[in-house]
Amino acid sequence: MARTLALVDCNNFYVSCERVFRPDLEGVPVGVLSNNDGCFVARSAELKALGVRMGQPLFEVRDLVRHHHVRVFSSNYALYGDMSARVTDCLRGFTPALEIYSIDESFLDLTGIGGDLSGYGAEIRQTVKRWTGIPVCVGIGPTKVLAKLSNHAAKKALLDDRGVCDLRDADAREHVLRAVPVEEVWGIGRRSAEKLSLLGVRTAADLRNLDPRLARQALTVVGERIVYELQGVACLSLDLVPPSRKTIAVTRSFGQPVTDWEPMREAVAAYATRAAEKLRAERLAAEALQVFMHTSPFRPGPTYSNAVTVELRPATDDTFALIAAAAAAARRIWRDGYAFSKAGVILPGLVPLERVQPDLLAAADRQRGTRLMKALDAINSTMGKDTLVPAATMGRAWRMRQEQRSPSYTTRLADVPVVQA
DNA sequence: TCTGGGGTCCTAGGACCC
DNA sequence: TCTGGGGTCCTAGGACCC
Repeated sequence: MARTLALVDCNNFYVSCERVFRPDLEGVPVGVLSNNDGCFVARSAELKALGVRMGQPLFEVRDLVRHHHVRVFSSNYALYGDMSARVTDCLRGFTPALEIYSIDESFLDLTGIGGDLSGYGAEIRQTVKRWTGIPVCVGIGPTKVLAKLSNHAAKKALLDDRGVCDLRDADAREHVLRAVPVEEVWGIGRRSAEKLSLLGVRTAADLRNLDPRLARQALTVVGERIVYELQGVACLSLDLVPPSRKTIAVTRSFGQPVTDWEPMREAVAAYATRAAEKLRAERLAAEALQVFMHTSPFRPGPTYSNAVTVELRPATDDTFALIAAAAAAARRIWRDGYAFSKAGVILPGLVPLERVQPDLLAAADRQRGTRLMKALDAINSTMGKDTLVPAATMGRAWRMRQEQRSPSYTTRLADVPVVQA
């Protein structure tokens, strides 16, 4: 039996999250910034209309922001993560067969649901809006790539402006495929679009009509799969259970350039601390740790970039083991005389905690460490994030800028909105 | 002055082994 | 002059996504 998938995608998700608690932001230009208040990562329709691009640096449009009274927010991931979970809970009411694809998108398996799916899609939209305050669009199709394309059509109102699109219908599909430029197809980026252009492929319809062998030649097996998916032949399956992740990364640009070893050591220790928290939250252990640091690619002056990977033996989830390894690794690649703009800690080899080979000699030590980590996590979970932090991470010189952050309305008791009645 | 962060998958090429 | 063939594993780099 043919599959029927729906892609539910939140509109301007971070902006919509801010608006849920600030109705006065409706109808006015709103933007959310990346870490360090650097670039726009979410824009309301009004801000898009002003010509601000995705990823555009704030400093490039300062005048426009002031002139049009753009409401600008630092990113508030505690809020967005919590709102995301609420949307997902809501969607689970429509089908248990659901893949969470990203913080603002899920694929739903609607195979076997009879009747008018456009009506069903409209019901999904209304329910999510009523229960969470977040507006979404629904794209329906027989494969993931077509469901994505369908959602794109719903957002851009290519067929109508109801926020729901069903591409199972052949005429509707043909119309949309011809109207959409090939670089808007999921999986086709700038590089691939350039290569396809040489083959005369300009629209999604052109790509669907391309010989799959040619697609493989130009874009590897990834491109071949996209061609088949556009034809309605499923190559990408639905991941109902999230696969165990393969890497953990904590990387940040600094609020100001770092020229001394001490703040660099603090920053790397803080990133290692956060990476260890992520490890324990997912019951994983790291077999290796990589540290990198580099100077700014945008600023004049001497440049330097380096990275080093060290083995962790035995694999560990212990904050202090990770701090020690990260600091030692960073010391090896540190050079005086440079203005560093960014550093990071990456854990490239992850194993489930229960599969870690126990090191018999250090068993007692490990148990003590585990109890300490449990206590640390428990205190930070109940008393608030960063209530207890390792002394090695306490400095301030390197911390990122976040000058426009909204309150954590849903995840921090002191920030919960008060209703006057 | 000011330019994000965190992921995945695929391929080519080198090291190593029999 | 002339030096096999086939496998696995690992890593770096490219491309893409949100």
